[in-house]
This record gives sequence, structure tokens and C-alpha cells, in this order.
Amino acid sequence: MDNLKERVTIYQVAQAAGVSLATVSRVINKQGNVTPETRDKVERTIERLGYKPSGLAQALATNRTTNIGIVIPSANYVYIANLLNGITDVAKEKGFVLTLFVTSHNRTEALGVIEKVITTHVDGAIIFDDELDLNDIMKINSYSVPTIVVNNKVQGEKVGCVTFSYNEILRKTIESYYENGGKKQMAFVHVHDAGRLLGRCEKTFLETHEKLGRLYKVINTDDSYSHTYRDFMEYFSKNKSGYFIAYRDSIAAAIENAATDSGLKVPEDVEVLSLVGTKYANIVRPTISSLNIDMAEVGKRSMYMLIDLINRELTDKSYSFEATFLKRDSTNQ
Amino acid sequence: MDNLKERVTIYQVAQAAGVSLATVSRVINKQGNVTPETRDKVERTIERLGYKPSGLAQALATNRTTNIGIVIPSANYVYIANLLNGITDVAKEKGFVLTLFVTSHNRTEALGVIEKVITTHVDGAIIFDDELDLNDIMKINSYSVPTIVVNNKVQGEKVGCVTFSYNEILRKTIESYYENGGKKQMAFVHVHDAGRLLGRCEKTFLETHEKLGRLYKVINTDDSYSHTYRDFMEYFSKNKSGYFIAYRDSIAAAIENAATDSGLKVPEDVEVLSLVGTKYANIVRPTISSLNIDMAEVGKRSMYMLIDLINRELTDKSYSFEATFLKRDSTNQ
DNA sequence: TTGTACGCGTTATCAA
DNA sequence: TTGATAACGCGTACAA
Repeated sequence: MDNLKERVTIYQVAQAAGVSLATVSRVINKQGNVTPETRDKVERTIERLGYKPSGLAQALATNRTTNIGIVIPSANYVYIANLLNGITDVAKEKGFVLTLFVTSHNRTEALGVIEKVITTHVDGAIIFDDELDLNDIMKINSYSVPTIVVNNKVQGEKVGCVTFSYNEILRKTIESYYENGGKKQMAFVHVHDAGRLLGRCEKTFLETHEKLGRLYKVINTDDSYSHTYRDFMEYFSKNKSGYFIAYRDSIAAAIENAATDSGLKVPEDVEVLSLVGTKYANIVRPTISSLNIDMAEVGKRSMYMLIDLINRELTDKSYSFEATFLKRDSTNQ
Repeated sequence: MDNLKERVTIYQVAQAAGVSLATVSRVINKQGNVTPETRDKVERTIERLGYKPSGLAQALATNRTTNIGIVIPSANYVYIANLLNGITDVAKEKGFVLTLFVTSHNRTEALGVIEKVITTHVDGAIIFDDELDLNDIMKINSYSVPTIVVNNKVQGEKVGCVTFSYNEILRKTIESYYENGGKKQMAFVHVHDAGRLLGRCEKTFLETHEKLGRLYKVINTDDSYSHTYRDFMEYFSKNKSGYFIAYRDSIAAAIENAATDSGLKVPEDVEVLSLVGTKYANIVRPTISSLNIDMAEVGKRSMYMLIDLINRELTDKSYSFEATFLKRDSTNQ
């Protein structure tokens, strides 16, 4: 029926070349112990038959898949795309392929993902997902899958982690704001279910204000540009100033735009800071001051660490990125 | 050495449960012909031993991997992320896992990717990559890998395609611009190596202008916000008006910002249209008029078609999305 | 209903 | 330098 090639096997190559399949295997794997003539002969028949080794069978025999599992949330954020890009770069360089496991904001499903990671026989995994807690991760690890966890401090025999901290820089930013005479009341824009990172930032925000004895606000909104914009149009109909700390660029932009569209001036009346800055912070007007971590670098580092972990060469199982503050036009300082 | 579990095999489960491995296999695959008691017994031992079937061995035995290969360019664009998101949604729903093959702007490497797709034994592939031409795609297809090609018209025994057309709507937009008294000279912003999509748009742009006998410009720039911004700051120091058609939001935003920062008014002096609009067109100010295709929908559709193709149930091997025009504030019409 | 035995396409060990 | 042959972990006719 099909006029498509059926899969050519190593055995057929061997037969066509008049050698044993062991010899073909040696040629494929570029091992020595093959005379140039036989090698030539085999390589030609491989070419002629269009033979491609089955990664599946190879993996089964060697117990190595050259496959890395990537667990990420489904949220379509720029910084996740950046992370993925960094991972991809290194993966390509090192000859690994990536298998994507995408989780929703749903714990039972996240657990199902873990099952899949295990059955899929990846050589290692990078987990960037707030739904999964330490137990879950240790579970996947108990199946001997070397794992790098991003944005969560974990360590174990085959677990390393890459974390990033916004806390230091956030605290400093807040403190120096008041020290330098900042008069606006600061508000932390709380987004429901936005994960650990935002949670830690909020904690830092609260603690810093408590320590300084300053008043502050926490404002709830949704993790969506349009919702946030709508909420803040409402907000700015009653409040005419404030310093707002938002999760990411879209949210910050929504606040900024709402302020501008309400006739307020940024940064004179309203200041906005984005916690997870991306290139879009630089495109909107006024440009948005932000805390920054190069997520592509995080991805690269995670991948390098994972490869070391797989090769049992990872000495330092923990790495931390510190965010930097990038002043743009949405804040005075 | 390791206190981690070694991989538990089906054989060990069988032994522990006092049945044959065939029975365990039946339980796993939820086939009938197993008494509830044995099923129970087996399931308990599976639980107790923490057995997870090896997807590898399963795949080798069944010749099905439940693995879909996704070939995408490395460029870190929002619309690619959107596409991926649509694909992911359906994959999750249908129980497939995605393996990512990322290509650079480099043809030999893209060919290497094809090799990998074949050796990786995916059940099917979705290809969204301008580097690969029809021959390459037919090659992967000749290895019996069902394939959906995005943004390229192809058909074959196991190949379908999802295309999107900006041409109609672009032509209409241009024509009605002039019909309604648009006076600015239109310029197509050409980006080197940006692929077929932009190429087709440029062609439509040229043809429409030729047909109408209108003067036009083609301006070259790089596919980068900052480069484009710089180029257009330069440009607007000499030219004080124009209608610019740009590839994607970042480029359009760069032009718009350069215009604004040069003291020009958008859309009074300068109009800008983004060809591949994303949510960011709505966040920048003025908001950018754009042509739109919901890439997540494209992704979903591709995935659905691919699954049908795998099951030999795909009747219509071609599907086309038409872009829509979304007027925002960067154009008068 | 259950078990036996073979096949899936490789790698790897050991003889030859 | 080569070639049998046994794993790798599972599915599945076929037999019991």
C-alpha cells in the first residue's frame, strides 16, 4: 500500500553489505576495529538504503536517550520562552533533544506529568514549575533521573538547583526609595496563583515595609493585561498617585497605561516597577524600570549543570542568579 | 552505590506478584482477560514496587512512541511561543508528548535536524521552519513520518499543511488606503532572512503597488528592536512622514517609537502597520494596527490534523487561515 | 484466564 | 578484524 520506505534496519544493511550486524554497529558508532574497506562498503550501503539507526533501540540497549525532559508551566510568558531558548541553545550544542512536559495550574495533572517524565526515560530533567513541591521532585529523582530544579532550593544526590533572587535588590530598591525622599505610597500588585517567585517578592516587600515602619498597600488583580488595565482604570478614578510593583511587564504596562489614560503622569504621579523585566519593558512608553534576570542565561546554566550532573561531574549543586535593577522612565530613581 | 531505585522491570513485578509478565502487561494496558483478583494483586505490587513501564521498550515493541516532533526556528518570537502553546494544549489533551527540534538560520544544521527527527522515532511531526524546503520535508516523509507543515503549501501521502495568508487582507488594506484618500507614501520594511511569510507579503505589497501605479519604498533593516529604532531615528531625521508596514510588533514599535521620539505624530505624520500582530500590539502606545492570526489556533489545528493523519483519518490535507485586520491607533483607517 | 516464546532494533561481550 | 549471541524491557500471537 505505502510506497514509502519501510524502516530499514541494521540487519538489512548488514545483509546487503555482506557483513554481520555487529560490524555495521561498529561503523555507526565510529568505533575502531574496522578495516577501511569494510567501513567504506558499509557506509555506502547505509547511504544507498537510506538507513537511519533507531534511536529507540539504541536507547534501550545503551540506557541513554540523549533526551532531556523540560517541565514548564503552560503560561505563555516571554520569560519562559527565554528560558527555553537558553536551554535549547545548549541542548543543541551538546547533542541533546528536548522533550516538553507542560503543566497546567493543577496539581493532579502536574503529578501525571511526573509519571510521564519517568516513563519517557529521559537522561535528565529541568523542572521549572511552581505546582510541584519538593516531594514530587524527590519522587522523580528517586527514579534515578538527574534533575535541575529552577526557582526552588533543592539538593539531593542527583538534584541540583538554579535559583534567582529578587529579594536583595528589591529590598534595596525600596529602602533607597524612601531614603532618597520618595513620597508615594508603595503598593504591591498581588496576582493570584502566580507562584513562588512572586510570593517571595511579596514577602520581602512586606517585611521591608514593616521594618521601616512605612505604610503600604497590596492590590489584587488578575494575571492579564486587559483585566489589570480595567482594574486600574477604576483604581485611578479614585487614587491619583502611587508606586506600583508588578509581577511582569504586561502587568506593569497595564498599570502605566491606565495611569496615562487617566490623565496621570508617569513617573511624576505614578511610578511603576516590573519585577520580571523582559525586552518589552523597553518598548512601551514610558519605558518601564524593572528588575532583571537574563532567563536565557538561567536556561543555559541549568542545562550545563544538568549535563554535568548526568556525567557525575557536578561539584556545586546550587547556583543563584541575582537580579539587577534597570532604571528606565517609569520611576524617578 | 546509589540508594536510588534501580529501574523496576515488568519481569520483577511479575515475579513479585506471582504471575507471568504477560499478565502484568495486560494489566498495564488495561486489556480484558484478567480476573479482578489477579488485576488487584498485580496493581498492588506495581504500586508497592513503584513500577513505571519503560516508554522506550513499549515504543520499540509497538512501534508507537506517542511522541510528536516539533521543528521550529530558534528565534524567540512571541508568535512562535503562541504556536507552541496551541500545540501543547492539544498534545496534552490527546496524550502526546512533544519533542522539540530547534533549527538555526542555517541550512546544513536544519538538515541535521531532519536526521534527528527520523532517528527519534516520533509518531508524527509538525514543521514550522523556513529553512527547510519541500525536498527536505518529503525526505522526512519518505521515512513514513506523518507530517504537518505550517506556512508552506505541501501535500503528499502523509503530509498535510496549515497555511496562513496575509495576502488578501494586505492587498485590500493597501487598496482601501489609497481609495480612501491616503496620501502618505507606503514603505515596506524589509528584514533580511525573515522567511517565506514576509517574502510573500513583500511580493503582495509590490504587486499591489505596481497594479495601482503607486510609488512605494522598500526599507531595509535588521530584525531587532534596537537596530530598527536606531535606523529609523536616522530615517526620521530626514523624512517626516510615511506609512510603514513592518514584520512584527517589535519592529513596528521601534518605528513608532522612533517617530514619536523624533517629534512626529502617529498616526498623523507616520502610520505603522504590523504584519504579525500579537498582544503586544495592544500594549504599546499608540496601539499598533496589525494583521492578525491566532497562532495558538494554528497550533491546535495543526495538531488535530496531525493526529488524524496518524490515524489515517485526515480527509482534507490542507487548511488555511486568513489574517484579519485589526485597526488600532497607529493608522488612520 | 493465564503463560510461553518470539520479535522490536540496537549495543556489547566474547569467541573465532 | 569480524561474527554469533545475549541482553535491553516490553507487546502479543499462540498455546495451554
